[in-house]
Amino acid sequence: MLKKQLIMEKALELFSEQGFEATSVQQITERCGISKGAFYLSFKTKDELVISMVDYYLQQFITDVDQVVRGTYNKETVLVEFYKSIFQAFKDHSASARVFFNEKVFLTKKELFHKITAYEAEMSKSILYMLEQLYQDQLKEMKYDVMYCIKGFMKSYAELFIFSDMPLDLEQLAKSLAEKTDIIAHHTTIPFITADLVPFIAKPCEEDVSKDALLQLLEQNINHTEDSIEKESIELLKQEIENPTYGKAIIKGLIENLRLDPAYHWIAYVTAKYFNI
Amino acid sequence: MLKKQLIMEKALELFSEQGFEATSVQQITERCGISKGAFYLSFKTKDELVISMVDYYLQQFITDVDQVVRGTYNKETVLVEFYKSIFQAFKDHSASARVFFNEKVFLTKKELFHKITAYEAEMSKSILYMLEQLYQDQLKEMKYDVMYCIKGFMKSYAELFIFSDMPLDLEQLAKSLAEKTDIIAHHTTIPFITADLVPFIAKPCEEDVSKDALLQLLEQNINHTEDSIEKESIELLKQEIENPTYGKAIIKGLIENLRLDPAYHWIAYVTAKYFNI
DNA sequence: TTGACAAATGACCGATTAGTCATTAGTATA
DNA sequence: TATACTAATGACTAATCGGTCATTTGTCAA
Repeated sequence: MLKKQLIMEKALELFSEQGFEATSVQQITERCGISKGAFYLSFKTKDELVISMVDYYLQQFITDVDQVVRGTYNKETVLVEFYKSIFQAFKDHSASARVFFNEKVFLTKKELFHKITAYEAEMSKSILYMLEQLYQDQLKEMKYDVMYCIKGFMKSYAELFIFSDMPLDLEQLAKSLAEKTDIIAHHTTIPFITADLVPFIAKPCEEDVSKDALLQLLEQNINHTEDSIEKESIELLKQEIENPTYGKAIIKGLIENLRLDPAYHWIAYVTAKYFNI
Repeated sequence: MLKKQLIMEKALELFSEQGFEATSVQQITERCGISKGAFYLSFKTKDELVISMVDYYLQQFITDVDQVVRGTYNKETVLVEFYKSIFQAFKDHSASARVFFNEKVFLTKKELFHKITAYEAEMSKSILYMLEQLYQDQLKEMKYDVMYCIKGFMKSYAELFIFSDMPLDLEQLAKSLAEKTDIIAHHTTIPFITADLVPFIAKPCEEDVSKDALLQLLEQNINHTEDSIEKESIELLKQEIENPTYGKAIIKGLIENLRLDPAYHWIAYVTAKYFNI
């Protein structure tokens, strides 16, 4: 488990320096200080490595954002907090941002394309949720346009973090973009992305979390878990899925146990979706 | 010269399908119906091909936008026309957009990184020029932020053209984004990209067109040119640079001769810059 | 110390790569 | 037709790739 992480981190460095195709397995193992054979004990192929990396690096990004969006109840500050968390992440993980937001070689590999598209869709959902909470019925059909503007702001300003390391005032940036978002939300009159267009652009079909997929995810993580509270929480949640017993409060509590540790953010996120919490 | 174009076009197809590193010279020559040796008669290396492609495809994009920006005197419509030309280009050349705006492997090759950065800077200049004409002193230090928003809109909505081929109402999109831009320009109060930040983000130093570089560019093109009017225009402009004789009107006329043919857009653009026209 | 097992190694394999070059085909001039 | 020249070919090379596997190393309990 630790070996996998080591490989993923060193691989990320190399990918962000040279690109995916231009980086050989040999180079990765050299930087890790391990043999080529050892690499293939952790990952079956080079492609499997990159798929794991997408999960490893994007899951945290998605869940962090979602947590801010759903955890900030103050309408005055939620937009600012949203942008702050986004750009803080870009700042802290500029290498992975360089790799996954720019190197779209990945888009030519179908499995990865769907994976990345799915994560992007999750991000879109979080943003839409935020907009719905913030503006409720004021926006109506305009909310998809506002979402696209927000994504555009992210992409445009993220460059500042990805391609240079100058010190930037995150607070000021977040305030500036929050204001711009609010202005657009209030004054826009000409929509482009209308409701009838939405089904076409939200490519990955809106799928709910399937019971089997979730059970499998939990099962996997029980084996890798040693911490007692987390392990117990996962086991209880697993039982709850197979045989519903407890009320919402207990379930939410168990999920919150997991949310405390970044390593379990993704499980918490997916499980909460399953239980509609 | 025609062979070069053939190779660049087929290579673009393959790059947009598979990515740059994943495409072999062999595959390119097979799709062209030529031998491997013939490829190396046109380009010294695979890298030289991609450098030529960046010039070939981005020059036209940049000059098209600049022409719209500087050629539309109606303040009411310039923003709409700007967006229309941008997205029309994305629509017509979605393959090259996929390659050059997404596959940033190129960013790991230093020469290409500087080239692409330089073209992006040209685009920024055109946008800033448009904003200065439109809002003059109203914007002041806010203009850089508005430029970043425009670029964000472009990046965000371009996806619709790059990753799908559904029919989209360009007119409606342009109107929608023009309104958003105008709203931001009028209501924003919190800037982020302040004047003192600008020197740091505009990485490539603001360089004027150098006399020698321009002479070399013209020289190169004389050899590849057969059309009489264009060839004569280029030769006269070359003489004019070395030995100024004519007035602005004649110079502008000669440049306009070149602008009529897309193949000479870039020369026209650069020469106009040199003569401050 | 021994034996059993897992972890780790790196020489090795077939496939593929970018790039070369002796050879051939095609064309224009004399 | 003979000559001279360029355009085009594709077999070839040396290097590198992802991936394998017989072997070695390390770590336990007995």
